Amino acid sequence: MVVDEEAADRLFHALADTTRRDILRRSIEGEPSVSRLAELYPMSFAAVQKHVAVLERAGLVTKTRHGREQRVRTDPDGVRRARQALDHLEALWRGRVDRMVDLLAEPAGTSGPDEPKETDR
Amino acid sequence: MVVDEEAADRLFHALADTTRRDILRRSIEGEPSVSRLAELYPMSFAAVQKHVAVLERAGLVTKTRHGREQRVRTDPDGVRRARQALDHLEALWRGRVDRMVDLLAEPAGTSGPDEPKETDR
DNA sequence: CTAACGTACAACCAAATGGTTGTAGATGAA
DNA sequence: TTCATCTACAACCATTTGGTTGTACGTTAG
Repeated sequence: MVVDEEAADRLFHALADTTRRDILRRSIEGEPSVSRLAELYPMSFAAVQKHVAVLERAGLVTKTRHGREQRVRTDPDGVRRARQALDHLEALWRGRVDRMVDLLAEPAGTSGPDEPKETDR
Repeated sequence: MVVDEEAADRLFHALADTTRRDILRRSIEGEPSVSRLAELYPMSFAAVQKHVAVLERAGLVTKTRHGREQRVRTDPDGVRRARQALDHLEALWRGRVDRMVDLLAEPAGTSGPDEPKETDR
Protein backbone atom coordinates (compact mmCIF):
# COMPACT_ATOMS: atom_id res chain seq x y z
CA MET A 1 0.00 0.00 0.00
CA VAL A 2 1.22 3.50 -0.76
CA VAL A 3 0.44 5.02 2.60
CA ASP A 4 -0.90 3.11 5.53
CA GLU A 5 -4.32 4.07 6.79
CA GLU A 6 -3.21 5.84 9.96
CA ALA A 7 -0.77 7.96 7.99
CA ALA A 8 -3.54 8.82 5.54
CA ASP A 9 -5.76 9.82 8.46
CA ARG A 10 -3.07 12.20 9.72
CA LEU A 11 -2.41 13.52 6.24
CA PHE A 12 -5.97 14.41 5.35
CA HIS A 13 -6.75 15.62 8.84
CA ALA A 14 -3.80 18.00 8.63
CA LEU A 15 -5.11 19.31 5.32
CA ALA A 16 -8.66 19.71 6.63
CA ASP A 17 -8.11 23.15 8.15
CA THR A 18 -7.91 26.50 6.39
CA THR A 19 -5.18 27.87 8.65
CA ARG A 20 -3.03 24.78 8.21
CA ARG A 21 -3.40 24.82 4.44
CA ASP A 22 -2.38 28.48 4.49
CA ILE A 23 0.66 27.69 6.64
CA LEU A 24 1.53 25.02 4.14
CA ARG A 25 1.31 27.47 1.24
CA ARG A 26 3.40 30.09 2.99
CA SER A 27 5.96 27.47 3.96
CA ILE A 28 6.24 26.53 0.32
CA GLU A 29 6.83 30.07 -0.84
CA GLY A 30 9.08 31.27 1.95
CA GLU A 31 10.54 29.47 4.92
CA PRO A 32 8.94 31.39 7.77
CA SER A 33 9.72 30.99 11.44
CA VAL A 34 6.90 29.88 13.71
CA SER A 35 6.57 33.36 15.21
CA ARG A 36 6.48 34.95 11.74
CA LEU A 37 3.60 32.63 10.93
CA ALA A 38 1.91 33.42 14.23
CA GLU A 39 1.76 37.11 13.27
CA LEU A 40 -0.42 36.26 10.30
CA TYR A 41 -3.39 34.70 12.07
CA PRO A 42 -5.88 35.97 14.64
CA MET A 43 -4.78 33.48 17.26
CA SER A 44 -2.07 32.94 19.83
CA PHE A 45 1.46 31.80 19.14
CA ALA A 46 0.73 28.54 20.94
CA ALA A 47 -2.22 27.83 18.65
CA VAL A 48 -0.10 28.29 15.54
CA GLN A 49 2.59 26.14 17.13
CA LYS A 50 0.01 23.37 17.47
CA HIS A 51 -1.05 23.70 13.85
CA VAL A 52 2.56 23.38 12.77
CA ALA A 53 2.89 20.30 14.99
CA VAL A 54 -0.11 18.71 13.26
CA LEU A 55 1.44 19.38 9.86
CA GLU A 56 4.73 17.98 11.11
CA ARG A 57 3.18 14.76 12.43
CA ALA A 58 1.47 14.34 9.07
CA GLY A 59 4.84 14.60 7.36
CA LEU A 60 3.82 17.71 5.45
CA VAL A 61 6.44 20.06 6.90
CA THR A 62 9.76 19.88 8.70
CA LYS A 63 11.26 22.37 11.12
CA THR A 64 14.91 23.36 11.18
CA ARG A 65 16.63 25.44 13.82
CA HIS A 66 18.12 28.63 12.46
CA GLY A 67 19.63 30.69 15.16
CA ARG A 68 17.03 30.99 17.88
CA GLU A 69 14.14 30.57 15.52
CA GLN A 70 12.64 27.48 14.00
CA ARG A 71 11.96 27.73 10.29
CA VAL A 72 9.09 25.78 8.74
CA ARG A 73 9.54 24.22 5.33
CA THR A 74 7.05 22.02 3.51
CA ASP A 75 8.05 18.51 2.56
CA PRO A 76 7.01 18.00 -1.06
CA ASP A 77 6.93 14.24 -0.49
CA GLY A 78 4.14 14.71 2.05
CA VAL A 79 1.96 16.52 -0.47
CA ARG A 80 2.82 13.91 -3.04
CA ARG A 81 1.74 11.09 -0.71
CA ALA A 82 -1.63 12.75 -0.23
CA ARG A 83 -2.01 12.99 -3.98
CA GLN A 84 -1.13 9.34 -4.41
CA ALA A 85 -3.98 8.35 -2.11
CA LEU A 86 -6.38 10.34 -4.29
CA ASP A 87 -4.79 9.00 -7.44
CA HIS A 88 -5.58 5.54 -6.17
CA LEU A 89 -9.23 6.45 -5.70
CA GLU A 90 -9.38 7.90 -9.17
CA ALA A 91 -7.77 4.79 -10.56
CA LEU A 92 -10.49 2.71 -8.92
CA TRP A 93 -13.08 4.95 -10.50
CA ARG A 94 -11.49 4.65 -13.92
CA GLY A 95 -11.29 0.89 -13.43
CA ARG A 96 -14.99 0.76 -12.78
CA VAL A 97 -15.82 2.81 -15.82
CA ASP A 98 -13.58 0.59 -17.91
CA ARG A 99 -15.39 -2.49 -16.63
CA MET A 100 -18.74 -0.94 -17.49
CA VAL A 101 -17.46 -0.18 -20.96
CA ASP A 102 -16.34 -3.80 -21.25
CA LEU A 103 -19.80 -5.03 -20.36
CA LEU A 104 -21.39 -2.79 -22.94
CA ALA A 105 -18.87 -3.83 -25.56
CA GLU A 106 -19.55 -7.51 -24.84
CA PRO A 107 -21.70 -9.32 -27.46
CA ALA A 108 -25.19 -9.89 -26.03
CA GLY A 109 -25.63 -13.08 -23.98
CA THR A 110 -21.96 -14.04 -23.87
CA SER A 111 -21.83 -14.54 -20.11
CA GLY A 112 -24.41 -13.90 -17.39
CA PRO A 113 -27.06 -11.20 -17.85
CA ASP A 114 -26.00 -7.72 -16.77
CA GLU A 115 -28.79 -7.15 -14.22
CA PRO A 116 -30.89 -10.27 -13.51
CA LYS A 117 -33.72 -8.07 -12.26
CA GLU A 118 -33.00 -7.28 -8.55
CA THR A 119 -30.51 -9.93 -7.56
CA ASP A 120 -29.48 -9.66 -3.93
CA ARG A 121 -28.01 -6.27 -3.19
CA MET B 1 -10.18 29.75 -6.69
CA VAL B 2 -10.83 26.13 -7.52
CA VAL B 3 -12.64 25.22 -4.33
CA ASP B 4 -13.50 27.67 -1.60
CA GLU B 5 -11.88 27.12 1.76
CA GLU B 6 -14.93 25.81 3.57
CA ALA B 7 -15.55 23.27 0.86
CA ALA B 8 -11.91 22.21 1.07
CA ASP B 9 -12.28 21.81 4.85
CA ARG B 10 -15.25 19.51 4.35
CA LEU B 11 -13.51 17.62 1.58
CA PHE B 12 -10.33 16.82 3.45
CA HIS B 13 -12.15 16.23 6.69
CA ALA B 14 -14.34 13.67 4.96
CA LEU B 15 -11.23 11.94 3.63
CA ALA B 16 -9.51 11.95 7.02
CA ASP B 17 -11.16 8.77 8.29
CA THR B 18 -10.33 5.18 7.42
CA THR B 19 -13.95 4.04 7.45
CA ARG B 20 -15.05 6.88 5.21
CA ARG B 21 -12.26 6.25 2.72
CA ASP B 22 -13.28 2.60 2.66
CA ILE B 23 -16.91 3.53 2.06
CA LEU B 24 -15.72 5.72 -0.77
CA ARG B 25 -13.77 2.87 -2.33
CA ARG B 26 -16.65 0.43 -2.06
CA SER B 27 -19.03 3.01 -3.49
CA ILE B 28 -16.75 3.35 -6.46
CA GLU B 29 -16.62 -0.36 -7.14
CA GLY B 30 -20.23 -1.25 -6.45
CA GLU B 31 -23.19 0.90 -5.53
CA PRO B 32 -24.03 -0.44 -2.09
CA SER B 33 -27.04 0.50 -0.01
CA VAL B 34 -26.39 2.11 3.36
CA SER B 35 -27.40 -1.05 5.22
CA ARG B 36 -25.12 -3.18 3.00
CA LEU B 37 -22.28 -0.85 3.98
CA ALA B 38 -23.30 -0.99 7.63
CA GLU B 39 -22.78 -4.77 7.62
CA LEU B 40 -19.11 -4.27 6.80
CA TYR B 41 -18.01 -2.27 9.82
CA PRO B 42 -17.97 -2.94 13.56
CA MET B 43 -20.37 -0.14 14.31
CA SER B 44 -24.06 0.63 14.29
CA PHE B 45 -26.16 1.42 11.25
CA ALA B 46 -26.62 4.96 12.50
CA ALA B 47 -22.86 5.49 12.71
CA VAL B 48 -22.37 4.40 9.11
CA GLN B 49 -25.29 6.60 8.12
CA LYS B 50 -23.44 9.56 9.65
CA HIS B 51 -20.24 8.70 7.80
CA VAL B 52 -22.15 8.64 4.54
CA ALA B 53 -23.71 12.00 5.45
CA VAL B 54 -20.22 13.48 5.95
CA LEU B 55 -19.14 12.18 2.55
CA GLU B 56 -22.31 13.56 1.04
CA ARG B 57 -21.86 17.05 2.53
CA ALA B 58 -18.32 17.02 1.15
CA GLY B 59 -19.68 16.31 -2.29
CA LEU B 60 -17.85 12.99 -2.52
CA VAL B 61 -20.91 10.75 -2.82
CA THR B 62 -24.55 11.01 -3.77
CA LYS B 63 -27.45 8.86 -2.63
CA THR B 64 -30.25 7.66 -4.87
CA ARG B 65 -33.41 5.91 -3.77
CA HIS B 66 -33.79 2.49 -5.29
CA GLY B 67 -36.88 0.76 -4.01
CA ARG B 68 -36.78 1.04 -0.25
CA GLU B 69 -33.03 1.27 -0.08
CA GLN B 70 -30.72 4.16 -0.65
CA ARG B 71 -27.73 3.38 -2.87
CA VAL B 72 -24.46 5.23 -2.38
CA ARG B 73 -22.41 6.22 -5.40
CA THR B 74 -19.21 8.25 -5.42
CA ASP B 75 -19.10 11.50 -7.32
CA PRO B 76 -15.87 11.51 -9.33
CA ASP B 77 -15.96 15.31 -9.45
CA GLY B 78 -15.62 15.41 -5.68
CA VAL B 79 -12.44 13.36 -5.77
CA ARG B 80 -11.19 15.52 -8.61
CA ARG B 81 -11.79 18.70 -6.61
CA ALA B 82 -9.70 17.32 -3.77
CA ARG B 83 -6.92 16.52 -6.20
CA GLN B 84 -7.05 19.99 -7.68
CA ALA B 85 -6.43 21.49 -4.27
CA LEU B 86 -3.31 19.35 -3.93
CA ASP B 87 -2.30 20.07 -7.50
CA HIS B 88 -2.35 23.73 -6.60
CA LEU B 89 -0.01 23.13 -3.67
CA GLU B 90 2.33 21.15 -5.86
CA ALA B 91 2.25 23.92 -8.44
CA LEU B 92 3.30 26.37 -5.76
CA TRP B 93 6.13 24.07 -4.85
CA ARG B 94 7.25 23.76 -8.43
CA GLY B 95 7.00 27.52 -8.80
CA ARG B 96 9.32 27.97 -5.87
CA VAL B 97 11.84 25.53 -7.24
CA ASP B 98 11.70 27.30 -10.58
CA ARG B 99 12.37 30.62 -8.90
CA MET B 100 15.35 29.14 -7.07
CA VAL B 101 16.67 27.82 -10.33
CA ASP B 102 16.23 31.28 -11.83
CA LEU B 103 18.28 32.82 -9.03
CA LEU B 104 21.04 30.31 -9.52
CA ALA B 105 21.01 30.84 -13.26
CA GLU B 106 21.22 34.60 -12.79
CA PRO B 107 24.65 36.12 -13.45
CA ALA B 108 26.23 37.10 -10.11
CA GLY B 109 25.30 40.58 -8.83
CA THR B 110 22.63 41.36 -11.40
CA SER B 111 20.01 42.48 -8.91
CA GLY B 112 19.98 42.52 -5.11
CA PRO B 113 21.97 39.93 -3.16
CA ASP B 114 20.21 36.64 -2.54
CA GLU B 115 20.50 36.64 1.26
CA PRO B 116 21.91 39.88 2.71
CA LYS B 117 23.20 37.95 5.72
CA GLU B 118 20.34 37.71 8.26
CA THR B 119 18.02 40.48 7.23
CA ASP B 120 14.99 40.71 9.49
CA ARG B 121 13.15 37.43 9.59
C1' DC C 1 -53.48 -6.13 6.15
C1' DT C 2 -49.47 -7.15 8.70
C1' DA C 3 -44.79 -8.00 9.41
C1' DA C 4 -40.13 -7.14 8.25
C1' DC C 5 -36.82 -4.16 6.21
C1' DG C 6 -34.28 0.11 5.17
C1' DT C 7 -33.97 4.58 6.43
C1' DA C 8 -34.10 9.05 9.07
C1' DC C 9 -33.40 11.52 13.05
C1' DA C 10 -33.23 12.95 17.95
C1' DA C 11 -30.97 12.58 22.39
C1' DC C 12 -27.18 11.37 24.72
C1' DC C 13 -22.11 10.45 25.96
C1' DA C 14 -16.92 10.03 25.88
C1' DA C 15 -13.01 11.53 23.56
C1' DA C 16 -10.61 14.50 20.43
C1' DT C 17 -9.99 19.26 18.52
C1' DG C 18 -8.90 24.02 18.56
C1' DG C 19 -8.36 27.50 21.19
C1' DT C 20 -6.65 29.96 25.60
C1' DT C 21 -3.13 31.43 29.45
C1' DG C 22 0.89 30.71 32.04
C1' DT C 23 5.50 29.06 32.97
C1' DA C 24 10.09 27.90 31.72
C1' DG C 25 14.32 26.95 28.78
C1' DA C 26 17.63 28.50 24.89
C1' DT C 27 19.62 31.81 22.21
C1' DG C 28 21.24 36.40 20.50
C1' DA C 29 21.96 41.36 21.34
C1' DA C 30 23.52 45.22 24.36
C1' DT D 1 25.63 39.63 32.56
C1' DT D 2 21.20 41.04 31.56
C1' DC D 3 17.33 41.61 28.73
C1' DA D 4 14.33 40.64 24.96
C1' DT D 5 13.02 37.04 21.67
C1' DC D 6 11.68 32.53 20.07
C1' DT D 7 10.26 28.31 21.33
C1' DA D 8 8.29 24.35 24.07
C1' DC D 9 4.87 22.55 26.83
C1' DA D 10 1.42 21.91 30.54
C1' DA D 11 -3.19 22.89 32.18
C1' DC D 12 -7.52 24.24 31.20
C1' DC D 13 -12.04 25.11 28.61
C1' DA D 14 -15.78 25.07 24.91
C1' DT D 15 -17.13 22.82 20.87
C1' DT D 16 -17.07 19.17 17.59
C1' DT D 17 -16.71 14.34 16.46
C1' DG D 18 -17.74 9.62 16.41
C1' DG D 19 -20.08 6.57 18.56
C1' DT D 20 -24.40 4.75 21.02
C1' DT D 21 -29.68 3.67 21.68
C1' DG D 22 -34.40 4.53 20.79
C1' DT D 23 -38.28 5.98 18.09
C1' DA D 24 -40.81 6.83 13.93
C1' DC D 25 -41.87 6.50 9.02
C1' DG D 26 -42.15 4.72 4.18
C1' DT D 27 -41.84 0.56 1.34
C1' DT D 28 -41.93 -4.19 0.01
C1' DA D 29 -42.99 -9.11 0.84
C1' DG D 30 -46.24 -12.56 2.56
